Amino acid sequence: MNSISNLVSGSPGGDRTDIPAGERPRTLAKDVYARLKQAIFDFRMPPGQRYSEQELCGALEVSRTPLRLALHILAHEGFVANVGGHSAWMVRPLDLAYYEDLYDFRVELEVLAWRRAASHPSAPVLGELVAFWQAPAGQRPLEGHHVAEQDEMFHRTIVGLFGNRAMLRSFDELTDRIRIIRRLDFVSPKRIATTYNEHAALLDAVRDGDADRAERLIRAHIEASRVEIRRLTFHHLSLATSAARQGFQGTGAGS
Amino acid sequence: MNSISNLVSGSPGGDRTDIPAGERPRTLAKDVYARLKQAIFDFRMPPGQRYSEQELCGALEVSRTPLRLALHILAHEGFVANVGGHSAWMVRPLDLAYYEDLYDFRVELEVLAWRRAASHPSAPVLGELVAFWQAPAGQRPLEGHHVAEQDEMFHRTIVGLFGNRAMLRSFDELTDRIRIIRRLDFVSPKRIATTYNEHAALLDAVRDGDADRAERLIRAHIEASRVEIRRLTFHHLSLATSAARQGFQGTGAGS
DNA sequence: CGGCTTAATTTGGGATCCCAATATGAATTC
DNA sequence: GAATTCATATTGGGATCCCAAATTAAGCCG
Repeated sequence: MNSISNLVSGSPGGDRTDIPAGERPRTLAKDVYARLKQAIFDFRMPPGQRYSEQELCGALEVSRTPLRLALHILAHEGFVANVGGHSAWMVRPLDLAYYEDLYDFRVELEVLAWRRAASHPSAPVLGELVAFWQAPAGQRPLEGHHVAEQDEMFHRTIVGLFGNRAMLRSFDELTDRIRIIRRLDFVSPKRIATTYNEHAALLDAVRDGDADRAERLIRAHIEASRVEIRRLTFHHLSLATSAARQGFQGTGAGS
Repeated sequence: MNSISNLVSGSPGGDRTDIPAGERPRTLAKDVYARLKQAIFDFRMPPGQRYSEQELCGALEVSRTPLRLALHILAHEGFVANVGGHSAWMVRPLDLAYYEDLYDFRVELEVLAWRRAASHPSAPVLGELVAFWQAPAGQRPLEGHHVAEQDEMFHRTIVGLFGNRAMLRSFDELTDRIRIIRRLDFVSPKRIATTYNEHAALLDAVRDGDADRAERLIRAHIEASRVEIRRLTFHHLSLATSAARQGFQGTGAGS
């Protein structure tokens, strides 16, 4: 039992459901790709830690072929890297300066989308967003993971509706990269409540067609998130890296 | 001898790894990736045409392992796709509407970068750009491919200097996707001359610190390119697709 | 002759094997 | 004791093989 033994979380046994008519190419490689990515985002594969293909095969219970496919795509995207020639794979250590860049970019992308949203005359599809984020305080879901998911959806929806496909694709990549630290933002109830309020205000600005106000709000909103993250990250970062350094084996009996 | 026999061309070595320290282990898979991408951009693999892994192996003179690696990355990026379950690989047919989106996005990205550039006080690195694009009319290189390359470099440099790494990465992807049709823009001497003039004007605006003028110019510049492309593409598109439909075998003796 | 079933072939996903390059650690030397 | 050398284990890249699914072509029946 080692540090990555919990990577097997993926498929819970009987996934032999023969698809009747649904288009589901479901390859092992894609599965592995998704699971690895998830493991990275969940800090179950701490940055900096090294993994050989063999041990990853063992942990994920797949052969090398699909694993390598996933690994190479992940590497191409910059999430992992095999440093030297024949060393091993490692999760790219998260570079705080780079996250500043990501947030800067995100601000500009969203400003664009929100300005367009506010300039748009009708926006019927916003109804669902309004329903969720402007719900009475008593009916608001407060569970961290759920809110985080809805938050991602919220921002993505705007970019998708008022940007275009190219912008959305770029935004999705951006979100992917940020996700690993963004999740740390939805832990305290205070932050969650703030998120509800800020989202509600944004929707109001859009409804009023006030692009300038929308821009101001989205800038402030993302900035608040960024500041929060900046603080949390240092905490989590030290935890994760120190845990990785110790091999993460303090949970049970050693080998 | 079939339509893709000319894929064996050497690698032009254009791999841009963004952030990391330049490690270059030169794997076959990366080579194949670059060569396939190049072949796609050069219309040597017409969109819509189907290719089996086997024939690609033959054409590229590699085994399936590195080929599949490259193919899957290309697929992940959306350049190719294997439609049905076990059909074959095909180059994604270029969707004109999507290119409109790409250009829209590009405009916004560049506007951002150029505005920042104009707002920036000093910009010593612009010297090289000035030297090339504001050179006396007699000393301007006019060869299409070369100008296209320099043009790409021109826009990329600005984004790289005045944007940030995240923006640059996104811009690079954007450029990748646009390249296939953008190349068609640098064929007529008139367009090339126009490009020189517009680039020169942009650099002037930046030197004068006039962000508004820079924005107006870059918008017009990209729009002109877009319009030109829009026209050319229809021409080339019909050529490419009809050629692909006929198997592209009119060059020599039939089978 | 046209629509349907079925057999043969092709295709891509995955598993296994081999190998050169590299890292690791023990033995050796100064 | 510290640096160096060298043998060994490990690692990832690539090649080959197998297989289920899917396409295609042939065959059949109405």
